Amino acid sequence: MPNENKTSLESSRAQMRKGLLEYCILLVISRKKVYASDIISSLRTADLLVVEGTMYPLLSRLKNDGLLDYHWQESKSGPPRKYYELTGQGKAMLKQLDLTWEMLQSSINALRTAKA
Amino acid sequence: MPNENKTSLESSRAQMRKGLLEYCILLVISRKKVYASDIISSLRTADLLVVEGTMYPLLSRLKNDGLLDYHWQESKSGPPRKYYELTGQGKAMLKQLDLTWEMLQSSINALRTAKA
DNA sequence: CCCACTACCTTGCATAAAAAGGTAGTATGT
DNA sequence: ACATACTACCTTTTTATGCAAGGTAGTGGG
Repeated sequence: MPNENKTSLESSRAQMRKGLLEYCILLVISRKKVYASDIISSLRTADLLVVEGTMYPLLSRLKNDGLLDYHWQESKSGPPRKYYELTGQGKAMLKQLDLTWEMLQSSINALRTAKA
Repeated sequence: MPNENKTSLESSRAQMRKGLLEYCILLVISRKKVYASDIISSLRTADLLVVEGTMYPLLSRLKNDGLLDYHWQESKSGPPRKYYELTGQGKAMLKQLDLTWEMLQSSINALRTAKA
């Protein structure tokens, strides 16, 4: 079996993205009010693939944790949408995750350069 | 409940680290031959907490995927150790993950600066 | 009035990390 | 030479979570 590697690589990549998903969602929402499909396409643009079955439960969880809030808004075409925004807690959380992200980056980049 | 946030934050942080674990382990092994405890303490230094129950199964999986190989080596004090090193496939994989990491960094940093 | 489209949500499955528990070889102190 | 402590390896069980798939409902066009 020459290339069982491909599977392994893809799953590792997926894992890397997965871990950062929640952070990215908060980032996208922090920029402006958005609804689920907006978030999905923003993340797609950033090469972070997400599907509905992932997004909706995650948004609900963040809402229940008090990090997000939403309000319904009519659409010009189609059913009404849930527009999300960050709560105060959500903003505080995002700040913490920003710090975590910066630390992670420097930790890992340190490991990488130590290699060479 | 004022600070249910802490839990949520810790779990988000853990998730971020988790996703990058496999990549970090390969990075550490690529630098020199190491055994499990070496890897754990290297990662601890880099603020990436890992426990044995996570490390051993993961090393086995990477070995089974053909990314790692090991050989036994006596210790001056205590039982013999399994020293791991990257296989050719492992090195190729690491290169790919390096690319993935770079892309991820720029994607996320793009999202972040777009915020400001 | 029906069909297509969009948006929301839920259920069941697979994966994987973490917690906890277990085995065994080596050294140390008496 | 025996008991204790320590180190290293490994396995089992629990829990979390992303994803695939399936399901409901409101809106507008033909």
